[in-house]
Amino acid sequence: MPTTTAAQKRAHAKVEYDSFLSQCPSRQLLDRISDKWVALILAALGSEGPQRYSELSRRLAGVSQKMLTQTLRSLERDGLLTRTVTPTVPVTVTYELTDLGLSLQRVMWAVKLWAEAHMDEVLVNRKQYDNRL
Amino acid sequence: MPTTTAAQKRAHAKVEYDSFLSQCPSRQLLDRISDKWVALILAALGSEGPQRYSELSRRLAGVSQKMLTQTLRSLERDGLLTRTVTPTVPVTVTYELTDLGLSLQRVMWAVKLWAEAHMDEVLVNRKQYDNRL
DNA sequence: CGGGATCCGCACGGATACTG
DNA sequence: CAGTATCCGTGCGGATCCCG
Repeated sequence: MPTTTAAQKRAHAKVEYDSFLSQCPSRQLLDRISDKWVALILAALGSEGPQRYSELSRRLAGVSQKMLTQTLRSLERDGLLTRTVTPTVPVTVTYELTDLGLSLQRVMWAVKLWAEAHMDEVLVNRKQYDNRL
Repeated sequence: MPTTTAAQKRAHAKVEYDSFLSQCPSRQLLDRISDKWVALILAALGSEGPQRYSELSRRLAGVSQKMLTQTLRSLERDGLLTRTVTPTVPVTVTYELTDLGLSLQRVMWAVKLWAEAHMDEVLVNRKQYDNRL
């Protein structure tokens, strides 16, 4: 970076205007679960138990391996899942939810249930809104 | 690569590898709540009742008016909140959660509680993970 | 006051190639 | 098999100006 410009200003602005919100735990948690693959990984591991890398990549069809690896790493870092390497040949890697990860998965499950119960209602609302333009 | 490029290939790929997941209601709902301002607006309107545009923009300090307006519009479109214009001078606009919006807010509240209960545990896990590099 | 319209940077995520 | 490294397009979101 040659000339220190926008990044600094934003970083500076953030601490002044966002001070009380950035301290809020719900804010930090949002950044975690708002990643669209997080909820999917949680759901996959929560409903089907421990799984290997290749199983997950097949289950979450459409995810690039970059995103899958990146998301798994951050979840491991947060202690929501464990990564176990078995030195077979070729190597076998298994991912499994921790107790902490399981507790979050249960909360997210309620959100999933809400979606299944109300999503069609939302869809109807959208059509109505779009038609009265 | 001048002719027929990436957008097409991706659009094509999407329908074949993502077919069953895109049908899943939880997937569509994710796109809604994964917007970081959605949860904040829900929380603000849920805990403090109906509020004006300027009140919301102050409460969610740091949000640009573009994002605030855009998010409010999409929530109104989905029937999660109502937008009421009172022809005073200058004009007064009030936003209020619908019953549907309230029901989602209650589910999101559980997520917020989880965050407040476990976020420090997550923070400890992160430090441990970072230290053993 | 409560927006709409426009311009634009950059960071997020996809695609590809290579490795132990 | 389970990644790492790299390049690169684009779309999200911030900044700015203007309007009823």
